[in-house]
Amino acid sequence: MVNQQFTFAVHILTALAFAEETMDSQELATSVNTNPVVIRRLLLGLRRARLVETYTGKHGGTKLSKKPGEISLLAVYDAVQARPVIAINERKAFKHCRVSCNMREIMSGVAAGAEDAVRKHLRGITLQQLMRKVRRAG
Amino acid sequence: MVNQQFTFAVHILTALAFAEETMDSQELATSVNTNPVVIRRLLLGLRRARLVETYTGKHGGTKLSKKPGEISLLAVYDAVQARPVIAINERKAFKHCRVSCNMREIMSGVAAGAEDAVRKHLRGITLQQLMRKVRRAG
DNA sequence: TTGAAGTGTAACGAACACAATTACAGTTCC
DNA sequence: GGAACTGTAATTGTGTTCGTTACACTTCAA
Repeated sequence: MVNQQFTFAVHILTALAFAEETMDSQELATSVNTNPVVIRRLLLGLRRARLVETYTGKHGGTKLSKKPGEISLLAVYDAVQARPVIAINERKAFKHCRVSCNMREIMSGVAAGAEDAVRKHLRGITLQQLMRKVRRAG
Repeated sequence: MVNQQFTFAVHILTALAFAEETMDSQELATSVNTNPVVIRRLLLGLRRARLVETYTGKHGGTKLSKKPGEISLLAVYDAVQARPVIAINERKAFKHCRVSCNMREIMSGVAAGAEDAVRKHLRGITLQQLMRKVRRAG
């Protein structure tokens, strides 16, 4: 199964960006089409990253803690701790092969570059831009 | 578990780049520290992409079909059909929510941009460059 | 001060992805 | 004809992810 936490998180935050008041986990779950507990688990990470504020108790729920223009998708990406874009082979090297002995280090560099490219891309997109797309689409 | 096919493939091709003759799947498996069948499955994809040539029968094996300087990591990436960098939520939208209704399209755009960023990065790296790194490292 | 309506979080299960492994048919060379 | 390879199907074990149930805790309002 593919990890969808990032997609779910962006969806949640965009929904919150449009909401005037707080939304509870059931409402968010309905929008994403999943279970409220899945949402609450995600919100933990978003809260740790100070992207949202949640309130317990009756009339509890969640709201954005910043303006949509101040939340980049990179912040969301970091908040959900996405798995690496390129996985490297962690098993031990075959000592008699120089390729094998150096592969981990070399692939680490390649993976870091790929990660960086993705991060640069996400850094340039804010929730506000996604809101505009939603509005334009009707 | 994370998909390591790309890393395995780069490792295999780099080993082949250093080999003067063909290498068989057992040798490659030893270098990667896995099973020969795993290697042969990967070689299928690399062969389809015309990055290697394999020979069956006694004294069979595999060799590169191009010079290391002519093989970019992007070609390898495409050959192994890596999973998407960012997975999008495929389940059906909640029709009464405009965010939900537009999320798939919006995330598709974000994911495509991320994919593109990774591809641009990989396009700039060739096997020859990796060989140089191995040589420098000793 | 009690009940309703939320969140926080642990525990478990089902579905899936991936790699490892076994097995064997086919190919090639000697 | 046998040895040494590749090609490929089938099965298994392990880890990941999400869904679900369960329940303690918090808050508000009557």
